[in-house]
Parts: sequence; structure tokens; C-alpha cells
Amino acid sequence: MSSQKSTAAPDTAPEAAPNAAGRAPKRARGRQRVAALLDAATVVFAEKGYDAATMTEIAARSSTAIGSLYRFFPSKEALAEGLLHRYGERAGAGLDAIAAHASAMTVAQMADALLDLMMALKSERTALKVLMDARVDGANRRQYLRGVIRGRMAGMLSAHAPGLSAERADLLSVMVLHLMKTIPELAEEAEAAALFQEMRLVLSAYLAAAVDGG
Amino acid sequence: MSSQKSTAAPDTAPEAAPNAAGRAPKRARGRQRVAALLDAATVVFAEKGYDAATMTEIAARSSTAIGSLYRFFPSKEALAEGLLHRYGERAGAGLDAIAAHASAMTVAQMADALLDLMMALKSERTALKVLMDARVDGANRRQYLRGVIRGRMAGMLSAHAPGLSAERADLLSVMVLHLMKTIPELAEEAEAAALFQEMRLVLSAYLAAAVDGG
Amino acid sequence: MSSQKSTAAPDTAPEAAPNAAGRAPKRARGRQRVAALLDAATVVFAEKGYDAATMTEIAARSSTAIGSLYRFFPSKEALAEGLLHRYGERAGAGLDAIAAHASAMTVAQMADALLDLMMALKSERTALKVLMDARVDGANRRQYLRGVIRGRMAGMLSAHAPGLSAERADLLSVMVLHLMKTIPELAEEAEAAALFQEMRLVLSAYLAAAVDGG
Amino acid sequence: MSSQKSTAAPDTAPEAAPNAAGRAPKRARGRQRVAALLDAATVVFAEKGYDAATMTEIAARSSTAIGSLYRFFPSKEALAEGLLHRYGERAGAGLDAIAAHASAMTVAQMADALLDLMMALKSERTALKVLMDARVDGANRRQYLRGVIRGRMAGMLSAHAPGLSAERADLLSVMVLHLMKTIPELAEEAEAAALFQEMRLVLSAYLAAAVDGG
DNA sequence: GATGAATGAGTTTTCATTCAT
DNA sequence: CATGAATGAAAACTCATTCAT
Repeated sequence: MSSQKSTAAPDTAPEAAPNAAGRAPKRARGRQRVAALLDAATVVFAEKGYDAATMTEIAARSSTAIGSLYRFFPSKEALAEGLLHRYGERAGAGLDAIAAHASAMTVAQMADALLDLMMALKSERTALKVLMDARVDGANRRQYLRGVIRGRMAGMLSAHAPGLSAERADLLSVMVLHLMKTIPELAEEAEAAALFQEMRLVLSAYLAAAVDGG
Repeated sequence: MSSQKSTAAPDTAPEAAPNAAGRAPKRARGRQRVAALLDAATVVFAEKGYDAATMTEIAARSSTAIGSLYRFFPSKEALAEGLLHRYGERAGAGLDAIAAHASAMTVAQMADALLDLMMALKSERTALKVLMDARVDGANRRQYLRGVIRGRMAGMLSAHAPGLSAERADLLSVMVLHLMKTIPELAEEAEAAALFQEMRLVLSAYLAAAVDGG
Repeated sequence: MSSQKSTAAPDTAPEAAPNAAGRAPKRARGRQRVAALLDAATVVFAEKGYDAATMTEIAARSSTAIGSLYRFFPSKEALAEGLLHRYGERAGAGLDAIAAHASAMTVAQMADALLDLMMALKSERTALKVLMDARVDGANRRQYLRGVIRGRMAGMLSAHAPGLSAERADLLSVMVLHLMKTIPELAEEAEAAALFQEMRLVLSAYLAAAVDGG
Repeated sequence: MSSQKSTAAPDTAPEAAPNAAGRAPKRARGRQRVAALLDAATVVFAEKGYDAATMTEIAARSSTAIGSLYRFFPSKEALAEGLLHRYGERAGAGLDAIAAHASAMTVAQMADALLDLMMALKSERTALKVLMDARVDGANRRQYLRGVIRGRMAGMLSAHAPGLSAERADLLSVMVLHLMKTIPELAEEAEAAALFQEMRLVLSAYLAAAVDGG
């Protein structure tokens, strides 16, 4: 459960993420509560945005007393971090799975795999975008998640094209990540399905130009 | 690349947005106030986001009494619309200027022109992104601006590639617009300059594949 | 125009009403303006109540600039007094006319005459009620109007029943005045017409019992 | 005369108005808060009128934090309704008590009973008048209370004079209610005591003429 | 004089957070 | 531990009044 500590490079996060989410619940009851809270938070953040989402509504949607919410997440910011943390685990695992086969994939296949991953994370991706975009003071934790995901993405690219310099792999991964952040927005357009297809084209055309040839 | 300056919109807001409600200024003094308010709003929205930006701070940053701010923009939403309106004029003019020469441009040149336009709109683009993303009720005006910009972008694409169907031109313009919305974010990264180069690559590779080749 | 000074007893009003309405306009233009302002104020006060009525709306409804409104009536309170003053003149004249024939009237006829007077003052009576009820600090001026009207009403009663003691005539007139203040409210009920009839009954029954016999 | 005390409504608001919106208090502490808030609101509304009364002052007078006031009454309008509700219970009980003996009473006795009831409700009647007169949008609740009280009054009249048609009983009750609304104003006059006596005369003369004689 | 822009104190309402029960 | 009442700073917005043009 602290897998992100041993694998990726948390150099931007001083005291890592685990304790940011309040004291980890020891009992199963607590875990369910936390999961329910995070689910509710996902929905409310996605619907209202970070500022407009209220702790009271998040508590209500998960049938939790406001006092209990604060027991698990001592602040709104901590709740956001909790969400980011859970997303990091899920998305990180997905990226690792892609990276494992990256050397045998074409760029088009990699583009498809990345998009499929975003499709699979459908319920969380909008909330994530909202949280990453939120202009909050304690945004250093967000930097941490960014670093983790970025590292894995760079790993995936390097696995596919071993000749890539570390700097270039990093730069490409940043670009790809930003491209993928547009997906929740595309999903809100009327022509969502067609736009997803275009995004496949964007990604594969870019990767082909940047990684494979020139 | 700074074509929008010479064509339509000087810095002091010529026919200053009398838009949605709010007494239009009838004296020169008022005209300046409106421009100063929009400038301050641009900065504050960009820094804090829509929700966290306060009318009080926007007023203070333009040395305006809160009551005066409300004379010209009777609500926070109206202020956002005023900004959107001014941006629409400036960006629209820029897009038209590009469209005028689109038929004689390569896709790479078009990509460059679009990015140069975004660079020229530097001071406003972040605020714009923030406002377009804001989850507000009265978002109809935002839809309107979206439509206008989208139409001009589609016009530019059609000018370059007359063979493009109207539907496809529209779809591509939506995709391009979403890609360009990532620019304010790229600008906040440490590697901003390099990322702009990557974005040129993204755009030209995508347009080449979707418009020319494909 | 200062008739109320010579006839009734303004003992509760130190420096009378005239200058309370700001400097009396010398020119005809000014008079029209003042009349238009008072008409607009009548409507707005009646519709919104004293607090909710805004100086801006009153100015707008009479096509007057807000600055001009303040030239004639230096404060909201002064505007209210101006209205009270004009009403005092009109109602006072009406009461005097009734008083002139009171000795030859039955109480029922007096009741009818009073109600007919209220019907004739239809456009102003609601605003008046609103202003008299308003709980404002500078309400001493209201006391003045109250005194004036009360005096005339007492005069009318005494004219009808010379045997009435001054104290009793005064008390009865206060009671009658309060009864008549309900008329604007009755007018807002669905059964307004029938209620006016009932009010005639109330008045004549009361006066018959209190003045004529017991 | 203080019959309403023994029948239904103790001073501390037994089943305290959970009315229109606003979390109903679930603990004893909250119950007391609500009662204290309503008491403070009664005083402040009576003193200042609906518009001029501020939520801040009402909270302060009951030593309540403004946030707590809003927990129980989510808007100023809701607070007004809460007051109306409590008054409705108390006054309704009083009217029912009178109605129970109405068949054995003379009209003079009924008039006395009604006035005694108003005397007993002294602390609330002025606030009530203010609230019923307030020109507010969401005045539907006020209509409801009006209907309830009116119905009971009509019931009382019918109990006394079974021969009265339903329409006429209703009309009379409206008239009587309006007459009674003048009581808070009479109470503010210097000659309050004498005016109450006059009001007894008004009521009994009117009822005698309208119900018994006619 | 007329006009309308400027002012800012004051109002209602919200919400993250704390803490007694 | 769970609960929900209490708190109060802060935000959007209004409006009487003043005063430069």
C-alpha cells in the first residue's frame, strides 16, 4: 500500500503521502468509511469543483457525520490529497502494466493503451483534473503526485524507445500527461466519442513524430 | 503574430464591454475604470481561480471602490462575461488574421501562427482558461464565446483545406481548441519553453495527419 | 398653501413642515419635478414599503437623475415627509369640507363621507400607511401630521356633537383614524368591496354608540 | 383570559417550529436555542420592522452566533415563518377556547374575550403585525396563517350565531381580524388604556349590528 | 443646475472547522 | 468514537449619499 514509496521518485514530496490522509484506519469499518468518503468526494468535486464542493455535502453523500469525516481527513485539503493518493495508486498500476509491454508496442498501440486507461478511470478522472487545477496554497502535495505519475510515464516511454535521453523522456511524458488532462473536458462535449478518436490520432501522431522518427 | 493589436483591440478596451447588464459607462472616466477592472480581474482570476477570486480583491487591485465595481458589473458572473467578451474580440481578430493567409500556409506554419497568437495573449489566456472551466450556472455566455471561437477556427481550417467537410472542420477545431487550452498550464511548468516547442510538434503532427494526410 | 398653520394645532411640530421638504422650488419646472417625484415615491413606497423602496428607483420612475432628487429632497426621510406633507394638505382639506356640514349630518352620513374621502385618496393612502407605520428614528415629523389630521377630525366630531368634551372628541378621532388606516389593507383583500361596506357599518355603529347615544 | 396558556402553548415552545426548511433541533440544547431565537426575533422585529431588523442583531440579542441562527432558520424569511408558526399555535388555541363558549356569550362578552386574548399575546402581537404587513415575495406562509386564524374566527362567530351564512361569517371574521390588527398601534399611543376601551366599544357595536341585529 | 460616477458601511448568507455530549 | 451543535471570518451584493464635471 505504500508501493509508490519504493518505486517512483518522491523527491518533491518531503514527508510522502501516507499520513497526509489522517491516521490510517486500523479496522475494516474505518476502511469502508474512508472508501465511501473518497467515493463521495470524487462525485462532489467532479460536479462542483474544489471550492464549491462542501465538506458537509461530501459527508452527507456518504451518510457520514461531519465530525467523522474530520476524524479521517482533518481538512478539506487532506481529503483532496487522499483522493490524489488513491488515484495515484490506481493510475500508477495501470501505467506500470503498460510499461511492462511497451517495448513490444507500436506508438499507436501505446496511445491506445493510454486512452483505454483513462477510459477505465472514468469515474475519477474529472475529480482529479479539478483537484490538480485547483489553485490552492498547499499545492505541493499535488506536485508530488505529478512527479510520481510523470516518472512512470517516462519509464514507459524509455521502455519503448531505449535510445531516448532521460531529459527528453521526461519532457515527452509531461507533454503527454497534459494532453491526457484534456480528456475529461472532451468527455463533456457533445461529440465526445469522435473527440476520443481524434485524441488517439493526436497522441499517436505526436509520439510517432517525437519518439520514433522526427 | 501581434496582428490582433493592429486590427481591432487596443489595450484600453475601445468599445468596452457593455455586455450582460450593468450600466455601460457613459463618460471617459468610466471607460478607463472598466478597462482597469478587467485588467485586475484578469490577474486575480488567473491567480486564484474563479471561486477563490474575490470581488473585493479585484476592486482593490484596480484601486476601485467595491460599489464602483458593482456599478459596471452587477455580479461576479457579469464580470467574468465582460472578460470573456473582451478576450473574444481580441482572440477572434487574431484568428481571422491567420485565416486570411491560411490557404497559403503549411500546417506547420498554421500551428506556429496559433501558438504565436497564444503567446501574444499571454496576460489573458490563463484567466480565460479558468473562466471557461468554472462550473457555474449561468454558463450560457461561455457557450456563446466557445461557439464564436470555434467557428473562426473552423473557418481557418477550411480556408487551408477546402476539401474538409464542415463537420470534420468543426470537430478538428474543437480538438485544436482543447489542445490550446493546455498552454496556460504548460507555461506554469519549469520547462515551459521546451514544452511550447513540443506543443508545436503536437499541433503540426496532428494537423498533418488529420488535414493533409489522414 | 400654509393653511394648516393657521387652522390646526401644530403644537407637536417645533418648526412646522414647509422647510422639511428641502428648499421650495421657485420656478414652475421645479414644481413639476417635485410633483413627479412625489408621485413616483407614492407608487414605489406603496409597492415596496419604506425600507425596500430605493431612492434610485424613485428617481428612475420619475425620469429624474438621482442627483436632482437629492437637490429637492436632501434625504429619504425628507422625501417621506414631503409626501406626508402633501397628503396632509389634501386630506386636511377633505376633512374640513366634511366638518363644514357635520352639524347637519347623521353619524351614518359622516361615516360615509369619511370613507368616500379615503376612496378619493386611493392612490396615496397605501403609501401613507406605509410611511406612518415605518419605524424610523426621525419619526417626530410623522407625529406632527398625526396631530394635524387628528385635530381636524376632532373638529369635525365636535361640529356634529357640540356636547362632546374636548378630551373625548380627541380620543374618538384617534380611534376613527386608526380604523381608517385599515382601509388600504382591506383594499388588498379579495373581498375588498364587501369589506368597505363592513367598514361603513363599523364606523357608523361605533360613532352611533360613542357620539350619539351609548 | 390567559386560557391559551393552559391549553396548548407553554412559553418555551414545546414542539418548536421545525417548519419551512432549516434543520429541526434534535437535542434539548437546540430546542432552547430556537425558543431564545424566536423570542429575540419577536423583540427586534417589533422594534425595527421586518426590513430594518438584522439577523446579526437578533443573533446577538439571544447570545447566539450568527451561524447558529442560520442552522435553525436558513433565511430571514424562514425565521419570520417560524415566528408566525408559533404565534399561530398560541393564538389559534386562544381562539378555540373562546369558540368553545361562544354560544353562551353576548357579543360584548365575545369582544371582551378577543381583546383579552390580544392583551395576553402582548409580547408577540406587534411583531406579528409587522410580519404580516411586510411586503415580501415568499409571503405564501403568511397567507396560510391568515387562513388558519380566519377560519377559527369564523368558527367562533358561527358558534355564537348559527344562523350566519358561511360567507358572511368569513367576511365578518376578516373585518374583525383587521380591526384587531390596530391594537398594537393603539398600544403605542399615549392614551393606550382609553383606546382599548374604545376598541371594545367598536367591536361590540359592530358585532351587535352585524351579527345580532343587522 | 443637472448629471451620474464614486464611496463604503452594512446586510444576508455560507462553510470549514472545533468540541461538548 | 460518533454525533451534530456552535462558531465567526469572509464573501457577494445593496444603497443612501456625496461631489466632480
